[in-house]
Amino acid sequence: MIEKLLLKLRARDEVGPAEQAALLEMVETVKDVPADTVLVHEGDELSNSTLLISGMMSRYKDLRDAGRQISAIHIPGDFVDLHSFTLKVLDHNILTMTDCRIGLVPHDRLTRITENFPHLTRLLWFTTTLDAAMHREWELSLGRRSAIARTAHLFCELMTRLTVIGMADADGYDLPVSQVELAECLGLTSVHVNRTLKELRQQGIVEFRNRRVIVLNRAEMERVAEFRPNYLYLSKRQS
Amino acid sequence: MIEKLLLKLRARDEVGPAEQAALLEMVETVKDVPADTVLVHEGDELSNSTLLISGMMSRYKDLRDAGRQISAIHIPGDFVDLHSFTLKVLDHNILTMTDCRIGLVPHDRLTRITENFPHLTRLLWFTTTLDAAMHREWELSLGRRSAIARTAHLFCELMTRLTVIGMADADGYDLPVSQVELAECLGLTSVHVNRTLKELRQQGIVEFRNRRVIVLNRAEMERVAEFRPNYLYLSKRQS
DNA sequence: CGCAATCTTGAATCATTTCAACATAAGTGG
DNA sequence: CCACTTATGTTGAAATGATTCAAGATTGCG
Repeated sequence: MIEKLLLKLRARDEVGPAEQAALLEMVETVKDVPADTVLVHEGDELSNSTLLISGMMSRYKDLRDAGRQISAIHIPGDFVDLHSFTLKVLDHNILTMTDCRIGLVPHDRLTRITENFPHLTRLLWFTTTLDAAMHREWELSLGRRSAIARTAHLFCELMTRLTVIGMADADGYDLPVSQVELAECLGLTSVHVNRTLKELRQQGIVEFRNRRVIVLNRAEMERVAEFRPNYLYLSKRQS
Repeated sequence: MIEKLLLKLRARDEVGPAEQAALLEMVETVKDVPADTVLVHEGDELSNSTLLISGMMSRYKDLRDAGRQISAIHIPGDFVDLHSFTLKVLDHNILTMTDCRIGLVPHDRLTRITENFPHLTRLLWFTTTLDAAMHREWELSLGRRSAIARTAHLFCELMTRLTVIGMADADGYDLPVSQVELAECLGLTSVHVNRTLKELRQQGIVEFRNRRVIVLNRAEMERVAEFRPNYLYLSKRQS
């Protein structure tokens, strides 16, 4: 149930047996949530954080006229709103993009962890700062990358993250989202995403078909995206 | 020396006397750094975090061709790279925008805090999740807001943050940055920032002159920006 | 099978960039 | 304190990347 979380954490640091047990025990309830459900609304008072066990979720903010911006995509093993432990109320919404299985972690159990497991606390803290690092890379994409580089970059990022949890293979991965949702991640219109995908396909770089990303030329994809995975912190640190 | 940090923290939560002492003691060294110094380079191994005592800093990422994206602006009281405590290496650069006074906080002292001050740990953790919330709002700006709304939004955010630490008054605040730097925050060219500032001035909304933001019509500025300060978490929470 | 959602394409429009020139302010050494 | 130099700001005109609008094609779903 927390295997993907462990894969993610162990790619970055050691997780001892007592810590592993603590992680397992922090999950109070497991729930299944259908696709397209807004799990958390901006402004809700929260007393649980959500561990994504299977499925995909997005976090987004709305603007009155100008539509919606997705600020993060979550994959299994992600602690989708661990930051609600410190924030108590979220500034964004959380949406299931597919049917999902989630683990609910009461905030008071996280408080116990901060009282009894300093190293595990730092590791959990790390995962929230990793989220921030991804936000920064998205800021760079949104602010400076062209449509084609931005799109390729998103595909690179997901390729890397999904590989860590064993959900990508050399030729690609499933990405169960529509072009509209892609556009909401990329700060583009869905029409332009469509044209950009066509361009990437015609250049033999990547293909997005049947909700699957098929990598045709990974080196070229990473070159176009100017992808440098350092911001994903995939080497082991010592904390 | 840590008054601005305390103002910032106490706007959000209680800070007890023992915690205040611990905060003060964590600063090992105070240093003065001239303007336009790259304090931290992307990829440096770090063993200190930086508390900004006076002056302004930015955090940015470079792209080979497409220039630079600033991902955050920091003001006194900000723990500029507290996230380097958990990340060890940064994915971005840190630059002084003015002469700055900083406090260096060794990571091992922060480790002691996680071992001995769980509540203070959560409070420091909170400040990093607050940074992430600002990143998300910038993602929204970069992805969806028009040039004029985006510019107005940045001015609103800084007005609010500077007010917390007593560095803004009703008519405005000092913002010692060039239009080029503004452009690097906003994902625009400096030429377009110039035109956008002209528009804001002519509409009687805000003026940016002599490195000072002069708010002419705050309600209108916030309306244009679609500014909702919830993401700055200015009410007291209980952690 | 039929309806709704999603994808695809073209043409016109629009916001922003680019390039280039000039104006103003700020900073430095004589 | 002035002259010179460099950084910063300002404006116009042309080019471009992305959006909008609209229509048709394809796919998925009940």
